[in-house]
Amino acid sequence: MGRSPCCEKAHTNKGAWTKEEDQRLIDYIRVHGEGCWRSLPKAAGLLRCGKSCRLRWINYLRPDLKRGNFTDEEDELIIKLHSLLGNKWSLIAGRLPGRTDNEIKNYWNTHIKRKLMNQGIDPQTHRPLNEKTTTTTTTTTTTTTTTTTGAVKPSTNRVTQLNFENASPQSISEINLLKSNIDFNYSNFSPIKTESVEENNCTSSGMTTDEEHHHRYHHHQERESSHENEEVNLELTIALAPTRNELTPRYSSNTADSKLQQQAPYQLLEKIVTGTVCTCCQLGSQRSEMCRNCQNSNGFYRYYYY
DNA sequence: AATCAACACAACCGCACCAGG
DNA sequence: ACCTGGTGCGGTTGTGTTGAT
Repeated sequence: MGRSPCCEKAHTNKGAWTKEEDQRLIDYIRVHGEGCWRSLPKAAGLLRCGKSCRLRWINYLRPDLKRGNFTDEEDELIIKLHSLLGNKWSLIAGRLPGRTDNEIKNYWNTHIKRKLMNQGIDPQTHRPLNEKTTTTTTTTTTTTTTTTTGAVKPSTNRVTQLNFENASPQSISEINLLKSNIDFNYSNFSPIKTESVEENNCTSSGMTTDEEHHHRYHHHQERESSHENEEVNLELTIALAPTRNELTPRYSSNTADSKLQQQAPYQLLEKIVTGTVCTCCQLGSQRSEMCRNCQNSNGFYRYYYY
């Protein structure tokens, strides 16, 4: 038995949104908050599919959206994040406040891809276009595979393949920080329903912006608590998963980690991509100290970024 | 001025994931 | 364990705009 369609297609508008439709959607969300997209069109008096409403809001009408061209810093950040995450546009968008996944995806396809090609770089693998055979290391939270194909397809594989070389031990915790940082930002910038919306069956949350931020932070912490003694699986597989102890100080105190946390994202990434990590640490067998086997730079992999 | 191609971006579609029953 | 509904994500398509001829 197939699933029911998300909306009654025969009675829904398609194509470009009119100003009136936009205004209806804005007015409705202003009063009732986000969420319950399926029932929203009817409630708001819109002849639109719920998904369409959600997309319109997230990609175009949301008040916190940044308008205008991408800056050079944003360009760089997108390229770096893409080299780490592949086509995980929502994760990338999570690192660029005010930008949407759709916007970044379009920007990538129309600008950055061409720019990289012109520089002789394969936009999918971030390697030189004429490079033929390479060695890559693939890691997941459960399995580890080494391939010699060099064929990296981050958009279809649920694995991000990375090469590292000359990694310093402190980079490991920085990489972990990046992972958790991305997760944190992802939860922050994703359209999360507020509890009150859920509890009140899609009525207004009545929260101020500050309350909402606090709520989201709290929500995030609750999520972390629920993952106690678990590895955090972000599907990033950049390095070993952080432990609870490594995650906790991120939001408090003046620890080195929390200072790192406050750095501009591209600065953090700059440190990471030029940093180093040994293979066994990368695979999760060691923690913040370099293992003996790797103290001579044997078995290091280079992470390419140009 | 008209036509066409290339480009930019908004919107759609199908699938996957997750929570709840 | 399975089903269903709601939601989010990534790939693709459609359409308006701009530039070249």
